[in-house]
Amino acid sequence: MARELLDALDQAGVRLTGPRRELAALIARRKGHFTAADLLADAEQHSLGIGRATVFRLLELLADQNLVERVDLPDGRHAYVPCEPSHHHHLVCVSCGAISEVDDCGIDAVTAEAARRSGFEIQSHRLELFGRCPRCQNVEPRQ
Amino acid sequence: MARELLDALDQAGVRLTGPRRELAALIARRKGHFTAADLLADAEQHSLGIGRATVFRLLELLADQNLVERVDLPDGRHAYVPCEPSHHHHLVCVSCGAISEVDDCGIDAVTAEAARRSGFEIQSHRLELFGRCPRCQNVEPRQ
DNA sequence: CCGTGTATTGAGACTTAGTCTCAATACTGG
DNA sequence: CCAGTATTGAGACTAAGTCTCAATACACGG
Repeated sequence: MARELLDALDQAGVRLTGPRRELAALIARRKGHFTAADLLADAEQHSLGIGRATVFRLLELLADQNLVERVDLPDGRHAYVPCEPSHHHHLVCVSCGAISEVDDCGIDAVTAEAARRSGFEIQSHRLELFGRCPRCQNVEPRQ
Repeated sequence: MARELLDALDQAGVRLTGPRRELAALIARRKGHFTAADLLADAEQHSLGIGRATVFRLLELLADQNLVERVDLPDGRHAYVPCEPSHHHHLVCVSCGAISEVDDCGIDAVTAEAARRSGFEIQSHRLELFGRCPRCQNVEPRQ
């Protein structure tokens, strides 16, 4: 998984540096979403001596490559999710932070309808679904 | 329009103070979305002597009442949109910032399908559509 | 395999967004 | 009109993110 990130970076024509390899490994071993601060904390915990700027720079690179997507949590925080480069949406578990990807399943019809009604020329959209994953439902059913 | 905001605040059982009236008026005369910083700048321009904390506190109140909704712009900034308290979504014009509201038009089917596929129990969702409003399309067609 | 040019780096200053505290003020119900 | 309490502004504080710059380290050509 870290491999994929690095391959894609290589493809994008940027240098494969030490810090980038290390951060890619940290991202790869994360489950679910994480914030820039999480990643920074990981790096510090492993005493990698990676600067804050470098973390933000890599996340921006990965986001440009669609290898990571920005998600806005309901509480307003920004998080990142490693994901497939194709267009899709995310289901975020509000209990444990797990992420599940869903593909379009009909949203295009919704945007087309909205465009028709409003006269807007729609360029992009963002759909985020929040709820509880199957695992968390079992742990603490219907709460 | 400022009236509606103030009535709703009254309804919510909070005091109708000077700063709240003034901010409500400023919000009412805004077109489209605005950030907390915009509102703060408005207040300063009119020499209202309203503190930063007060602005954030009012926005939080209005958001609790669903009189204003938080929108996350594509560039990651947070903005607010005055709107109807019922559930709906926003179309944001990326050129001029104009906002248009759209009601559900089929999104529930999409979330139900996503829930079925993933096993998640979906609690809430957020859909934001970005594009160009009819007016901006005329000014600078198909760019 | 080595030197060189350039992308990338870390440190830390800086900016912006938002929260918190606290004493002073001003609503509102009686 | 008064008292009690919600709300206020100021400003310290924290967190998030950006920017600059000199030092470093990749990767390409020889």
